[in-house]
Amino acid sequence: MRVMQEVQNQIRAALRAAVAAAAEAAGLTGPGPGKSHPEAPKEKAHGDLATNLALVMARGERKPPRAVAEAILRHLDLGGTWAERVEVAGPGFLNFFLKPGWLHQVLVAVQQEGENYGKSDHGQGKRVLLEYISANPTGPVVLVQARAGAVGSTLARLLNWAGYRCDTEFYVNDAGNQVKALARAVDLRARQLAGENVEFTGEYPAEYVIDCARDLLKQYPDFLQKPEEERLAFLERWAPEYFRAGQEEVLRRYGVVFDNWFSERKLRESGAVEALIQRLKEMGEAYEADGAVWMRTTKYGDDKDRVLVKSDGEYTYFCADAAYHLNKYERGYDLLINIWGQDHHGYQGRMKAMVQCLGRPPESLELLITQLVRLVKDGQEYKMSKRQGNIVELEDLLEEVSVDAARFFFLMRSLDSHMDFDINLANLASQENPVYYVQYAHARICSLLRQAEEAGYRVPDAASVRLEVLQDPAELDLLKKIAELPEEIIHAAESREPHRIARYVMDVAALFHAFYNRCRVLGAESEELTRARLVLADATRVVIRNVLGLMGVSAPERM
RNA sequence: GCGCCCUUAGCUCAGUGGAUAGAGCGUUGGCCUCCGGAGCCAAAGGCCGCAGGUUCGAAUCCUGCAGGGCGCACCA
Repeated sequence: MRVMQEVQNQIRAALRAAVAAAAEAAGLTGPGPGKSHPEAPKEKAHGDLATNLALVMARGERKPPRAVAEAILRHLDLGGTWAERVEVAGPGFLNFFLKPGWLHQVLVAVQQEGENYGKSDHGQGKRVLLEYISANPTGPVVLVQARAGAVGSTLARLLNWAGYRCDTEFYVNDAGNQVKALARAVDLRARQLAGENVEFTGEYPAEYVIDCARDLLKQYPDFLQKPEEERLAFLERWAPEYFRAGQEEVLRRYGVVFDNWFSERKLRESGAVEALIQRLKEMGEAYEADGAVWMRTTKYGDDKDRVLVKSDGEYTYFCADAAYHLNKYERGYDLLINIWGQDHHGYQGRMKAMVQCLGRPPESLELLITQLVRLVKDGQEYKMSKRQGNIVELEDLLEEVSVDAARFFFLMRSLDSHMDFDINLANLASQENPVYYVQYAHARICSLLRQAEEAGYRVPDAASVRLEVLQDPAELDLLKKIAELPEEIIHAAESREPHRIARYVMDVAALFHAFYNRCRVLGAESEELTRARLVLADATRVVIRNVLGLMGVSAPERM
């Protein structure tokens, strides 16, 4: 049950009726409550809900906003709503003050729904495929992909909680030239390790290729006995899988698990790429020129047409990607979301054009761009010198900070901010670290509930408690925040902004700590107050646990 | 040269058309006979990069400029 929404809907309905009535009596013609949702104002003096309806209507009515507000107010019937009174304020806002008690029913809802509190059917089961990370299987998972991992896995959960059916996928580029180059590099390193005097060609200079070759020889001691052609053919399969498996492993430790790993090689082998090219030619969306096959992406706003098949007969990456995205659509997804690093943002135009060449609307593909991450330690940019090439791996990050801290920190920032990741702050387990601040609130509640149990209390059935005794401002503020969770999740999912949920749970923790400091639970002024506060504390526990669960951060019962 | 992102408190960042611009860190001052002080309360600190424009109203939308990041392949 979305208590908040129910209250809003009541008031919207009352407003709609009032505008209609005012239209007859006072000559208002306006559209009524369309865009102007009643929202909780920042300032408490402005009521529990406020709408700018009159300000929005004023222009069309050619009347001062306050006059419009007065006209609506005269015809407003609040019967059957939670609103107690309403006033016109400021430039023409309508501020609603709700009956105490509307908030209390949220505690019943939280208790009933428990670990499901916050879910809704808002998305109506629309099918979404979220593709993220999709690191090349030629190396480890790096820092910016760690950011995408935290954001992607949380966004997927948010979408599912908001009533979408969202699957996640990792696209593995285990075909094409880079795989051949990788195979050559691994083979060369293996020969070097075996003592052969071969000169390094410069392909894939990173140390992890040497590690890979070492593991290869360990697993296949006779490897170098085979002829080169056979070795390379083998490595073109083995090496990408080696790295892919490594990526899967570290990502699992990091709390990122995919519904599906999609192989480009298998896609090519299925003939889907060839079929796509044929189809595009027949549709007139592709043509041959200069010995190559081109997609007519300029037709849909791209700067230039893009090559699908190079003059040497090889498919481009873009070509396989087109076949891949067509495949996504054919699997029945209504909406495709891809999270990319900023270094790929230049591909947005051609991707948008591509889906249109495939006959799909451009808005059926959403591209989210994460900005880059800078690691900062002791106030300076931190470069891990462990490896050649100065790449920072997810693995390295997890040696510096916990999974909880890493995920929480990435999730605090909006996707498009260029973020500094402060290792010192993330590691502060004993100071004002946002991760611990929230986790501490959870552990504190669990501790409270344990002590309550020892004192002979169990968390009572919310419906059997006089919740109206919760009247302290600290209690009401906390209740209000708890009531907002379902809307907050919908908002975060719809705007693709998981960071909202991190901010939200920090607010919940702060309000709980304030409440806890101000109001005694065990040994309150009355028995029924203790019982009501136990319900409130337990509801807070559920909310924090649910949100941290969405974020992939643990909610410890003791710290 | 073209395109995308960013510019808000000392630092790291929220806030995308509303009322007095927020949080964390840092700084300063208070709060434990009592449910976890990993906490709470309070204070100081801002021409929201600059200049125009739209609007009853702009940090938010539009235009221009400046600074920073990242891209502009028959690479992946």
